[in-house]
Amino acid sequence: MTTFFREKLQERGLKVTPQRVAIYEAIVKLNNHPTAENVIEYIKVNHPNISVGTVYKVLDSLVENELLKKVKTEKDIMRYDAVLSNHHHLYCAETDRIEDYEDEKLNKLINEYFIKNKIKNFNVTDIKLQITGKFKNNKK
Amino acid sequence: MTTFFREKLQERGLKVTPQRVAIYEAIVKLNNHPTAENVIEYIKVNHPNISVGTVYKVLDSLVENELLKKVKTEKDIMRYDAVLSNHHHLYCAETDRIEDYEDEKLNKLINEYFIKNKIKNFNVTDIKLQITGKFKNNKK
DNA sequence: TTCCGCAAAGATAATAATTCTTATTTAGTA
DNA sequence: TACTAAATAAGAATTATTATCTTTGCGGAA
Ligand SMILES: [Mn+2]
Ligand SMILES: [Mn+2]
Ligand SMILES: [Zn+2]
Ligand SMILES: [Zn+2]
Repeated sequence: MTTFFREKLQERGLKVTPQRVAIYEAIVKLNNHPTAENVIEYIKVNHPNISVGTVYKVLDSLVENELLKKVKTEKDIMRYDAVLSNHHHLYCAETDRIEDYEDEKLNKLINEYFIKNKIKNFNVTDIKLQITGKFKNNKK
Repeated sequence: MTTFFREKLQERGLKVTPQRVAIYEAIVKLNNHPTAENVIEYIKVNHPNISVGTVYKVLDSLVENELLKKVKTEKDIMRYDAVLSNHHHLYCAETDRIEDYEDEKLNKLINEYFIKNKIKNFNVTDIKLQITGKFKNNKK
């Protein structure tokens, strides 16, 4: 899992550093679209000296190099996602829980719709659904 | 236009104050999904003494009372929307411009899709498309 | 092997958006 | 008109994020 990431870093001409690896691993392991702070907390165990600024800087550059994605919420906190495939999000406003929603059939439906119904004056690069609601069995 | 808003405030048991009316008007007139700061700047002309905290508090309570909606972006700034009808957003990451995209046919398509394809363990209350891309003729 | 250049990390100050606190004012009501 | 809960103003505080500046450590040239 880490080798994939190391290779990706090298592809983009980014140095492979323990901090970068640790931050990426944290995002993957935490897997609930963590915040920068979640990452810091998680990492502190094995990297007690990591700097807050470094975490933000690494997150930014990983987003820029398309190894992570930003996830928007209603709140004033940015969250991050290691899942790069084209997927949507289920978002519960009450608990702030965000789950991935992958649905190839839906993607196809929407893409086909927009091929037939072009939006005038706008070049679409990405379409994402924000599905707001409430999880039923909060057994997690 | 202001009477609609006054009535809405009363319906919700909120006092009609000049600040609330002015803030609501600002959102409507600015109409490009303004930030709190945009609102403050706009309002300062006629309400030089309005307090920043008041603007944030009013915005919050109007959102809570469903007279405004929050609009998420990639940035660390919240934006607000007075258009309450179920619509989507065209978002240009370069210029931060956000335009409404209303499409009843699309809404129907998506609603029908989710009636046939229920998401398990999740009660949907709202589905919104974030359409990212670039505006063609930036004549605005 | 030493030295250099440089990207990255660490420490910490600064900033920007938002929230909180407290005293004062106001809108709605009796 | 007077009363009272609700709302506002002012400004401090907090939170998330960014910027600055210094230090570290690796890779390649001498
Ligand atoms: Mn901020
Ligand atoms: Mn903030
Ligand atoms: Zn995701
Ligand atoms: Zn809108």
